[in-house]
Amino acid sequence: MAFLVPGDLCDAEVFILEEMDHSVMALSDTRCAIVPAKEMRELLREVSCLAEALWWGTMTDLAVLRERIVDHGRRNARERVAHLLYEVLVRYRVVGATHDEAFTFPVTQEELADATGMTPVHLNRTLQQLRAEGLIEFKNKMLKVTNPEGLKDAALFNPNYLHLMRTERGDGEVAERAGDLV
Amino acid sequence: MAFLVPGDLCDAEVFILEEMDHSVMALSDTRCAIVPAKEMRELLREVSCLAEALWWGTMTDLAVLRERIVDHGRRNARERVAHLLYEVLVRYRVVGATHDEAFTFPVTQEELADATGMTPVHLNRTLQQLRAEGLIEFKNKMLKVTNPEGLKDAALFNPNYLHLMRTERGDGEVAERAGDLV
DNA sequence: CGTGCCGTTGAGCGTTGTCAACCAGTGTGG
DNA sequence: CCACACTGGTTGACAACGCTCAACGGCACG
Repeated sequence: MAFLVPGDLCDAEVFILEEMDHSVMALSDTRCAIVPAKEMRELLREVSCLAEALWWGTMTDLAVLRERIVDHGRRNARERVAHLLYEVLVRYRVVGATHDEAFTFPVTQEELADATGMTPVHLNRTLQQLRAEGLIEFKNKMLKVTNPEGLKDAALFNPNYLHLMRTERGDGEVAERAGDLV
Repeated sequence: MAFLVPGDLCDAEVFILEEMDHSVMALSDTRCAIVPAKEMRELLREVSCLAEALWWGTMTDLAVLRERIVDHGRRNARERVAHLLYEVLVRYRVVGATHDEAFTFPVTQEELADATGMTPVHLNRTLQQLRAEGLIEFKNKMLKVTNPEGLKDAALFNPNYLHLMRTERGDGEVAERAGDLV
């Protein structure tokens, strides 16, 4: 459903529900801070604008998922894979975790296939195609985007999507940075 | 992205955002109540539990979209169409708008195709197949589910999905009804 | 009686899935 | 140190699913 990059909030709002309706797992060594539901509620009482901010985050998650559904309906395999990889690149850029357009991305092809709604075999061939086009290199859990503009084109990356990246941060200053980085 | 049935809330939380990130349109004559953002904020201040309830609604919308993404990735055309139709049937049942498993569903095949992520031509053939199997009748904007159990099977309707229908209502009493009606 | 929308049909093609096998790398136990 | 099993990536052949293009029919509307 989603990949988180360092710094991402994850289910900050889940205390609202009685039980989780999905699961989360780490793909690599991870440092995370856990906020108990009780403290979360106290925080929300004390900082009145926090609830609205989190709620806002929930709604932008909604918008992202909507975008993804449109993707699945209207894009083919190559476009979907390119879109996913380009989105991940941008989000890693925003948190400053890229070096020369490369970053560690410890995801198996099987997981990528699942995320993009295709078979591992077909995903494999699609990745080979993107490699053959000189858009990416991907081995040893390292993803290097050798041609960012080409990948962006292949992804049919929608400018409106920037809006999502922006709202995802919710902070004007970072927003500018994010805008530049896409 | 979604079809609303009578009684559904629609974007009650949208006042949180500066601007709409999607649109809504009526497919038939519709009666609706519009709550201005300002009044919404006042309401939330006065009724403290309302915000949490609405937030909860946002999160269940998220869960529904997640379910739909899985659908698109793992189900074929027939299953997706059956799933959509069965979901709509259940939701019409909940609000008591069905008569003998039939209800008015003023959606064109083109719109259904868009909603299920396929071409109108292929959707047409898929509907024909469901008709040939005796699962549904669909003409003159009336959808009649002639074999609900068969349609449910064809849809690979996931029992977990009931949870979504339940939480969507958020009211224990209605929840029981909804559970019975699926 | 046109015009346009919506549903339907057919033929052919391209994308994607299926099945089965093989290879490289890695960790494990004898 | 060497089988050994296991995981993840790769390949090929083939079938199936869904798309494209093009045409036609029913129906409402003006």
